[in-house]
Amino acid sequence: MTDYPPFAVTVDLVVLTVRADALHLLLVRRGVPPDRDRWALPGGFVHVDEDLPDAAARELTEETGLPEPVGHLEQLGTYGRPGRDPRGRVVTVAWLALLPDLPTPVAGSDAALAEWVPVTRITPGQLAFDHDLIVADGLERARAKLEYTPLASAFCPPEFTVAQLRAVYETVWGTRLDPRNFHRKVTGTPGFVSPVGRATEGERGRPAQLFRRGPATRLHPPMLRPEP
Amino acid sequence: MTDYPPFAVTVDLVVLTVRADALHLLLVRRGVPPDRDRWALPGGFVHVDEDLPDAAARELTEETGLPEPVGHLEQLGTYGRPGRDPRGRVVTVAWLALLPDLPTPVAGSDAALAEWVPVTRITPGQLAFDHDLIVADGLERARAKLEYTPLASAFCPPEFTVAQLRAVYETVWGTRLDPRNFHRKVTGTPGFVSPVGRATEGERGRPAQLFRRGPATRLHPPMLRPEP
DNA sequence: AGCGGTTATCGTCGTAGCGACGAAAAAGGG
DNA sequence: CCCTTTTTCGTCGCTACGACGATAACCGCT
Repeated sequence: MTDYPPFAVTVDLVVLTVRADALHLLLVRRGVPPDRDRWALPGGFVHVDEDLPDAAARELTEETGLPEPVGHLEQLGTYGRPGRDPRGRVVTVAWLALLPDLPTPVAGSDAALAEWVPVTRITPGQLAFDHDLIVADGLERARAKLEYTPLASAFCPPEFTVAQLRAVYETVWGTRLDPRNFHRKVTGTPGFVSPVGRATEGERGRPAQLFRRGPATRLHPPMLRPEP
Repeated sequence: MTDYPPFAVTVDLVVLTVRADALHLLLVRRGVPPDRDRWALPGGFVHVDEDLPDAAARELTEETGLPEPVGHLEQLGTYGRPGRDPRGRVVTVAWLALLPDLPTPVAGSDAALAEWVPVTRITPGQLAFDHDLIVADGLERARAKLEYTPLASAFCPPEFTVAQLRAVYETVWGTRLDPRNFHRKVTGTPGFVSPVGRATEGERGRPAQLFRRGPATRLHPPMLRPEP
């Protein structure tokens, strides 16, 4: 490579989960300058011989302490405005991760405290760098993807009920959905969910059938958000 | 920035247009190694003080010779597999551009010949680097976006008829659509198109009303591809 | 002027899917 | 045994869509 300008390349993660009926975002408190002691997205530099998805998966496991193949991880977008990082020309590839509610204590092994923060408590200008913008894009992507993909199940444990899946939609979209119509839609869309054959026990009310995520990759027809 | 591995960052463009009832992709023949004399996506290195969208727009105007604000340009994804470029560690931010059929002679000012190639004539392994993969992702993105956005009009001149818009869908999707149902759908979806008030003259058959792209940014409900 | 070809536009009919809602089923707690 | 809670199954009306018929408005030709 001749004399082209050198860049640093990082990955940053928008990690979302649903817990206690609220959408939560994983944030770390920066331990080093710049933006020391401010909240930021978990992330880090891409290694020399590392592919981008590998770097994202590595950071995800480092920050969450998970054995990985849970939830969903996809590329969100790349942000490289000059000046977005005072250290120099840093281009970051942002990733969107959707995880089930983890009983695992999310202890940042990365010398920084990792914490779940309700997205409603994030105010503009609160995050380091341009992470506000990245989070906004990630939230919009997540909300849109629930419409035409079965990805809501990425927020659920391996086996879940229709009501749990509905709670995911209601939480991410911030709306209420009719339980009866939702049930009809989910069980009627081919490949959305697959019945396990067992039901819940010991919960309140009538026991609910358990499902796993189905083989479908897209929802036909899509699950549309209520308009007003 | 301390001792983190340096990367080169490029932008590559998947530029699509519809001409002669076929979907065409803009390709350049590489004039320098590596992959000399093979077809590749137009693109180039990001400048030191340049934002990524600016770099993409600059390359687009350089390769097409257009005064720009035509069509549509959006980020597609970022590709950085180690070894994808023999010159070193190059991460490329790919962009998807949808343009109307240009009367402008697309003469690559960039010391390389730029040419419109029908996408049906692109065979796997024909393109340089990992551009096959990028093109495949771009095509899939374009096809999907026609479903739930009014972006098909980006392939059309400022004023167009319903039949021209239908031709875009048929070409990009490779399907046939019923002219009557398509007309009802387009004119019935609020904000999809706005009537100009004039009609075509001198064409064959009954004159058609002219439209501009409407204010809508998403299609509700979406225009679904026929299944089988 | 009349005629046939061509394309655009308007309707009609049957059906699938959805929102709003009623009602039954299946548990637990008093 | 009754009440509450939650799941699950139906019903009704409306919208939107696929499949198609019919009409409107131009062209070129005779």
